Amino acid sequence: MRSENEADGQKRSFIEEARRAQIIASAVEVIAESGFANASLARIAQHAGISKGVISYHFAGKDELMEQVVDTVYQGIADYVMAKMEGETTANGLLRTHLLAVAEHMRAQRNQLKALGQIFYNLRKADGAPRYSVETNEHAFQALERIYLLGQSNGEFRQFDVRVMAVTHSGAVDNMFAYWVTYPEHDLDAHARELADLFERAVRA
Amino acid sequence: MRSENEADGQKRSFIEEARRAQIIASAVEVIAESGFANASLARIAQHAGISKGVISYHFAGKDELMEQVVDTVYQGIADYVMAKMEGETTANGLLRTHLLAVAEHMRAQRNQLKALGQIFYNLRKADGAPRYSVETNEHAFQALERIYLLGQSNGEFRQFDVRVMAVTHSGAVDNMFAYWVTYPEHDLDAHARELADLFERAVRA
Amino acid sequence: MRSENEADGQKRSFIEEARRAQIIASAVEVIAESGFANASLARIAQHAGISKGVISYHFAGKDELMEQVVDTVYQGIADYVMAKMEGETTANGLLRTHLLAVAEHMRAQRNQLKALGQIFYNLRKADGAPRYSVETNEHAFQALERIYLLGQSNGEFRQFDVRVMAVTHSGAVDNMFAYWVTYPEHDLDAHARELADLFERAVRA
Amino acid sequence: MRSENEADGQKRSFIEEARRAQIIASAVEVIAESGFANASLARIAQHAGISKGVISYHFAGKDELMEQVVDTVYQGIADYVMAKMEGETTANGLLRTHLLAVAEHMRAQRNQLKALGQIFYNLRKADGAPRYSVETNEHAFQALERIYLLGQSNGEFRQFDVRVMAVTHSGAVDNMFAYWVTYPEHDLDAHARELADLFERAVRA
DNA sequence: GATGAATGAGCGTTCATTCAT
DNA sequence: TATGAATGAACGCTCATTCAT
Repeated sequence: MRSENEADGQKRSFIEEARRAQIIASAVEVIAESGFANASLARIAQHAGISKGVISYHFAGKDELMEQVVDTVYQGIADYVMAKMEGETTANGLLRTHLLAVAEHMRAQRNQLKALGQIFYNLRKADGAPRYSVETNEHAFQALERIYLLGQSNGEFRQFDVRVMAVTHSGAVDNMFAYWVTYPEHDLDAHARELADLFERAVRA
Repeated sequence: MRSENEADGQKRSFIEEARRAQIIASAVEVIAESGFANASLARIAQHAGISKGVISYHFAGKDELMEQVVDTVYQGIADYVMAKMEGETTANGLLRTHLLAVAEHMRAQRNQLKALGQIFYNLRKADGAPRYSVETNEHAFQALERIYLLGQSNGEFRQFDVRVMAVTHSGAVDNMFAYWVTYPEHDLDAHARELADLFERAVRA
Repeated sequence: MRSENEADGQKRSFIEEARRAQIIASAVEVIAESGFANASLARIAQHAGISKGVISYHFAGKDELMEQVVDTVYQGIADYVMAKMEGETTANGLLRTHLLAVAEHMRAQRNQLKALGQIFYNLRKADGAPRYSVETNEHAFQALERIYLLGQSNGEFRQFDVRVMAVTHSGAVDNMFAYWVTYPEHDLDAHARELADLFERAVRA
Repeated sequence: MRSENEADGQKRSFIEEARRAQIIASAVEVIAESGFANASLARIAQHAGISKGVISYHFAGKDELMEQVVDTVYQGIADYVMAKMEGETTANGLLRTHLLAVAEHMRAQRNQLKALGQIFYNLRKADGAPRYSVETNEHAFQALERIYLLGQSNGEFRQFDVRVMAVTHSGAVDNMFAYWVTYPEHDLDAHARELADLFERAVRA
């Protein structure tokens, strides 16, 4: 996660941070609503009720803004889910709690996660290569792997490739979200419970 | 699937079809390489070694080209996987064959699948709404559901929500691909076999 | 008026003339319907049910086609009105007959006259200067002037500037047409009779 | 007539208005010089010594710019002619003053009137129908009709169709301008006086 | 004679970015 | 700090024209 300091080490003022947060929030809403390709700085500024130049003033460029959105959203998920998993001791409990907590967070932060996906799939570096990719998930993969390894080492789980399991687990979560976004009446919590059952059976000794 | 006829029922000439195929192939490569947002008609034309106007001549517009790419790639997957599944009778056999066949196809058509994902996530209708979404997968979901329902009815599989299973299965495949694209040395077949084991255990009675 | 020979003196074949006439007729209809700016060769060809290249084959370029349309339409008016004026001897009779005959022709050749106006106001030479202008009317002005001069010399008409009268007369006809095109239920013949009265009073001794 | 406020009620800044006026003036000159079809935004911008994007910045699109040109020119004519007609009481006086004032204005605003005609005859709506047509003149026709009706009611003029007279009067003015544009040495004031005589005789009781 | 394919210039428009105020 | 003005490049698209077949 980015520190709250600027590149030159200067701390940002309170008002500066507020403006940045406002712009990030506006970006989230515009991207979630209209998609990455239609989320021009002009629209983001208009949506925030500010002038276009303000964004350029507070962010080095559009790319930095997008990255800040990603960082902000990621941090929000991590904070929420980590707090929920506190106290769980069994691998199975951690697994189940993770899936349910993620679903809860999705319901509360639908726009944030839609925007996250848009940026994830669209943002490119100057050379055209994707700015984000599966590599970006490495951190998340490892966190999941630790749960699965715990289960394998304490006998809860059978032996399997923990990386494949982590990738699959992660993809299952992403698709649960995508499905719910398209069919909002879909029962997110039931879906999460089904996933917990699914992975519990897939991994148990 | 699109017929090989134009909207007005006129058959396209051989040379016309060849050009369209060439342009579609060029689009696949450019999108796979540089991403949807950087895949301008100018780049696609340049990559194909033709003038920009040729694309406009052969396709009604950029959107039609993109849709043709999607149709072409989808059809390629379906044809390949269907042929492989021919002759399988058990739900478990169908499941396992499906996962392995998809992985084989991925290895052979890497660019096609990268481009497919790019278009899927980025193409928008005039009103800004996504052109494709999870709904587009409905056909694929139902095909998977039929396998799972078969297993449930013949006693191979336990009872579970087949829609959630289909969505998860589909997501697992997508993420297998995404992971392999990022880490090309990743063992795709082993991943597919792990997935087969995973789902086999997750669903068995 | 253009001769029916090509620039190199070769006579055009019958079939060649038929094609040219067909293309000219199609151009008239497309221009009258959609306006000069939207009358691309593609549309004119499509409307005629022929390929775009045919037009380029039969005409040196779009400009020549447009000029042929103008010539054709002008000739049609002249032939019709001249025939009607045959036998009139008084200046006043010529005047009245001219106005009524033009109105009759307008009703019969609405599209031709609409197209004529469109080309007249829009066609430009390579240097951007108008291809047609008031100068093009010189021939028509002089024909009208001869009528007015006849009336002045035989005592029917008072003395006035015959050029101004001819220009005004011509403009009155143009506007009668434009008004009728916009309000098709407008009584064209009554309008022509009013004009005849108007000019009769304006010029009489 | 357009107010000086934007659609959302916000007043435009002084500098904004100055830029808009500059762009409108440049458009008038380019259209008058090169015709509507050759008056691309690129040319208008180049003529004004500004970048192409500036026009898009200050106007919603090319159509809005064209409409602003029309409004501006129309308003100029109306203001000038109205002021001249102030104080005239007889229908004949109003008639004569109108024709002479219009001629004066033409001489001073030649380019504006050329551009007006170009836009009038060429600008099209999205569906291809003309943006302006004789209907647009309805206001002017009615103003002329009021003069003629005044003359008929106070006994100055004979009975005639005031609509035909207004249309003819209007056309006479248009053609006077077109003639003078083509032959700049033509005596515009003499032409206007001839027209005044012409209509005076055409309508008098 | 006629066609469909291809070209390349120019179109209006959008956009991220820069900058004077 | 914040703004509105301006830039210039790139976009998708249309078009008159050329040409091999």
